[in-house]
Amino acid sequence: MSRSERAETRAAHHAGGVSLTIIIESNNNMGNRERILACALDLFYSKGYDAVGIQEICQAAGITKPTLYHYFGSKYGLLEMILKNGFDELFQTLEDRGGGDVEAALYDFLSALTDYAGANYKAYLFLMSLYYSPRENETYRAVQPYIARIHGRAVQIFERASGKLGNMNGRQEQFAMGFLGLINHYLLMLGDRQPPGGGICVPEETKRSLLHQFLHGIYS
Amino acid sequence: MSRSERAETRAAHHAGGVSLTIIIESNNNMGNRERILACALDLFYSKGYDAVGIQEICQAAGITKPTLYHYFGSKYGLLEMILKNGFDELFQTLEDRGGGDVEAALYDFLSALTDYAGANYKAYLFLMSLYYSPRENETYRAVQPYIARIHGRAVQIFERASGKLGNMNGRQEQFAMGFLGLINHYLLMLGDRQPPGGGICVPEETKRSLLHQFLHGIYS
DNA sequence: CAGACAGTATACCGTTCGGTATACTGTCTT
DNA sequence: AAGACAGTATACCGAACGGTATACTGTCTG
Repeated sequence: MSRSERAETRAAHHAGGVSLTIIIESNNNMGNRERILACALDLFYSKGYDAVGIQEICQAAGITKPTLYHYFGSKYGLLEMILKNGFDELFQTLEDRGGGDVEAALYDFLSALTDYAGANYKAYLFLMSLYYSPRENETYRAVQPYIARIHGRAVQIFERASGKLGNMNGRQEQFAMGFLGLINHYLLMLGDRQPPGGGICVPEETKRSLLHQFLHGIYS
Repeated sequence: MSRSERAETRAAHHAGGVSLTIIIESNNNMGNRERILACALDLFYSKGYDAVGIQEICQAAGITKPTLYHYFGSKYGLLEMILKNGFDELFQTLEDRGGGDVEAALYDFLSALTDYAGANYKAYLFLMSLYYSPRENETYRAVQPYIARIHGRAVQIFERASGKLGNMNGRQEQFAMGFLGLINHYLLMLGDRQPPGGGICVPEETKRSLLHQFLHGIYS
C-alpha cells in the first residue's frame, strides 16, 4: 500500500468514524498539505485565527500535530502560507489589468476583487477581515504587507489620474480609502445575506452600480 | 484604612513595582469595576478579544481573578459590558440628531460617528473592528445587535429620502453599506497614521470632504 | 453589638494551548 | 543492498487558559 493510499484511507475512515469532524472544503484527492491548508482556512474564516487551536485543525484534516508541524513549522507559519496562497492569486488577477483611464482602471480593480471573492469567498473574506484586526495581533503583522500593496495600488490609480481629476493634494489617499472601504464593506456584508454553503456572486450589473456610486455619488 | 484606600495603594504599588504592567487608560481614582473595564478595553483594542487572557486583564488592572468574576461573571460578560457602555454612548449621540433633509441627516450621522471616535477612539476602533470579525466567533454574536441597529438607521436615512433620490428599489441597502464602509474604513485606517498615544481627530473640513465624496463622487 | 453582605485574596481545578522528542514507515537514490 | 529522507504517529511537555471553592475583610443595617 502506497503512502498516499494510506493517507486517503485514513482520512476517509476518520471522516466517517469520529463523526463530529466535518471536512468541508477538502476531499480525499488532496494531499495532507493541501487538506491542512483548506481546513485551516475554513476554520479561521468562521471562528477566527486566535479562536482556532492546532488540535482542531488536525482533527478536521484527519492528521496529527507532528504532520502539521512538519509542513508549516508553527501556527503562524500556517497562517502565512494561507495568506501567501490567497494573495498571490489575488495579485495575479490584479496585476494583469489596470490599463486605460481612471474609470477603466477602477473598474478593473473592483472587478478583480469581486471576481476573486466570487471564486474564493472564504479566502477573500478571511483575508479582508484581517484588514481590521488589532494592530498588535500577529494576524495583522502577517497581513500588513499585502494590505499595503493593495492600498498602494489603489492610490496609484488616483495619482495617475490627476490630469483628469485635478491636483490631488493628498486626496488620493482619501479616495483610495473610500474606494476600498466601499468594496470591502459591501462584500463583507454580502456574506451575511448569502446561504452559508455557496459562494458569493457579484453580477456585472452590481459592479457597475458600485463603481457608479463611487464615481458620481448617490444622485444618479 | 478604608477599602478604597487599600485598593488605590495596591494599584499604585503594583504599577510601580512589577514594572511590566502598564496601566494606560486607568487612574487611581477609578473603582475596581471601572479600572477593569478600562484595562480590558485597552487590551482588547490592541491585541484582540481572543488573544487576551483573563489573567492579563487582572494584572493590568491590579486586581485578582475573583474580583473580575465578581463584577462580570465571565470573560464574555465583560465583553458585553464594554460593548454596552460604548454603544450606549454612541447611540445617545446618534439618536439626538438626524432631522432635516438627506444631506443634513447624513452629515449628522457621519459627525456623530467621527465625534464619538474622536473622544473614545479605542472604544470606537474596537467596536467597529468587531464589525468584521468572523461570524461564528462570540465577539460577533455580541456585537451583531448593535451593528444591526446602526445599519438600520443608515438605511432609514436613505429610505426617507426617496422623494429626493427617486425610487430606491433596494439601493438604500447598497448606499448604507457604502456610507458606513467609507466612514469606518477611513477611521480605521486613520488610526494607523496617528501617534499611538493620542486620540484621533477628524476636523470639520474632513467631515465635509468625506460627505462630499459620498454624495457627489470623486469629480469635485 | 450581631448579622448580613459586597468585595477581595489565596490557592486551586480540569482542560486546552502551542509545540516536540522519538521512533517507525515507505520511497527514492546510489 | 544500503543509506538517506520525507512523512507520519504515539506520547508527552510546560505553560496558560477560563473559572471556582473557601475564607477573610471592612462596611453597612438592624
